[in-house]
Amino acid sequence: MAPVTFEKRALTKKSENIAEWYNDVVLRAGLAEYSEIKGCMIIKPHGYALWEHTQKVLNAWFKADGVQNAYFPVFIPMHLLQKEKEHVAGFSPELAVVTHAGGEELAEPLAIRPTSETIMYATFGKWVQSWRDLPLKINQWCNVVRWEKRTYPFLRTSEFLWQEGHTVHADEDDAMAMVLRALEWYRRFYEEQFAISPYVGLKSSSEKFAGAERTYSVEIVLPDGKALQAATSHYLGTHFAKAFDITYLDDAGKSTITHQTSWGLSTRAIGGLVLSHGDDAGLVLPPRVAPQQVVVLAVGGKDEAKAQSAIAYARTLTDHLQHAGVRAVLDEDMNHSMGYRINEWELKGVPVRLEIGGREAEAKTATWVRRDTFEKGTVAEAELTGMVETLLSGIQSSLLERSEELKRELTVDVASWKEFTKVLDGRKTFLRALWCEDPTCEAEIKNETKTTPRVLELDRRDERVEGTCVKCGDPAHRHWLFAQSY
RNA sequence: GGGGUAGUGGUCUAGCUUGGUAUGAUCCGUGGUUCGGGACCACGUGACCGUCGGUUCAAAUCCGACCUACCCCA
Repeated sequence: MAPVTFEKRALTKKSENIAEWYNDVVLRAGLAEYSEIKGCMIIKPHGYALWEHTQKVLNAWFKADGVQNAYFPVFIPMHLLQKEKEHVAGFSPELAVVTHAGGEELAEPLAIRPTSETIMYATFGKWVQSWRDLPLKINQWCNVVRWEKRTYPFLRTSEFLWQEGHTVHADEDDAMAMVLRALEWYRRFYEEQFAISPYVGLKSSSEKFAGAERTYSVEIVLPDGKALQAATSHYLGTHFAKAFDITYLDDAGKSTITHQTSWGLSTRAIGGLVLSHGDDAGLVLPPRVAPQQVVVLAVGGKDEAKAQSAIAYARTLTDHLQHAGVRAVLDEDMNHSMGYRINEWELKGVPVRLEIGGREAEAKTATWVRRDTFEKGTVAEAELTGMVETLLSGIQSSLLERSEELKRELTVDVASWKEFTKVLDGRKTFLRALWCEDPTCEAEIKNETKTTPRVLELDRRDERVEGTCVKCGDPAHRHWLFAQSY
């Protein structure tokens, strides 16, 4: 295989400066660009296609579980937002508020939703009357606004797109089952679709959602050793139900408080995808989510007749693949050089490239190149569809394997505070350690190491070891994962 | 939160110190030569120099404020 060099494209190397590399890739792969509004980005077709795919997959799972899509207003009257104390305290610092409309000052300012609990639950109270109305499961796909001081494309933007599921249940058990079901959808989504192996678990009390009883999250391990909170699922308990009077009459005619959940996944996921799989040549997309899975590149030549037959043959192969259900796209642009075209497709992360020139047209073969490994080969036309399917599933699984490997490499079990800080010397990584779960201790850990508890892994929730906290030495019973957060 | 860097055709950029309407490249268009890892020639289109204000006969350039983005550190 000829060595692949990237000297001419002026893309920052991922290993040299991952932050600059990330910005370069987002812009040059055509995922998004900046707008005139602080912290708000324009999601371009290539990036939006990834979001549409996310919607398609999640919607199918939601609906199969009886979750219905609906839509609530973008404006939230301040008095509603203020009904749940912890909730308003948590979101106030980053609220955008409309004070004027129609040329007049509004009698009551309207917040632009940072999340929709309050506006939805004001209505849910009316929808839920009887035990027969439960569970109520509503989801909405929308934009929300949180005025962030520091923003990055996709990872943290002032406005972002997400889905927010909101459910109402008769009791805690039913609500908790929902919380865990949503969490499992997210875990599965990252693993099966984005080829990212995440950690899944419970957040510490100081990291939980404002107004929630408990928050669970999906955390992904990024190549630089930092953590990205990639989806969340909250058990809200009865906090909001009390504030918004969401009660029902049970089968004995007794008025009973409801238990609620909310859960969401946002366009931040796309940032995680870019960071997880991209390389020095640009984006690398897992085949399942790639808007284009195969690009068929018609190669021109000195001989006009040969070039024409190459183009015709490339069209035929593209049709074949499309009929076989492969998302294939034809590139017959002869105005740019071979190298230019290849680099553009590599930047966009298309998993498989077929190169079709006079040689292939004559021999009825195709030359294929894998985007993730740059491995190259030739296949006969009759075997093309099968070969492409093999390559696509091979790329999907090897990306996931690499992600699992990265997760293992970047997670270190530590037994003492000395070990904890030593592991973090000169690098960033996830650490698993016994922790007392005390907020004061948590703050000290953060001050000294910048790391925070990311999650208590799901299968360790019932852990009950008799040990001491890695930091303060108080009694501790469960191992938590710590890392520096994005 | 602290420190730094930068904003000039669609994109990247020279010019700024020492004020006189803007350099080059790329993209795009036309024609031609090319074509298996970012080709080339010719001609052409495209800029109220981030915004607002000040100084001046004259401001991309000097002064002030603001906006936006990026980097590094908390």
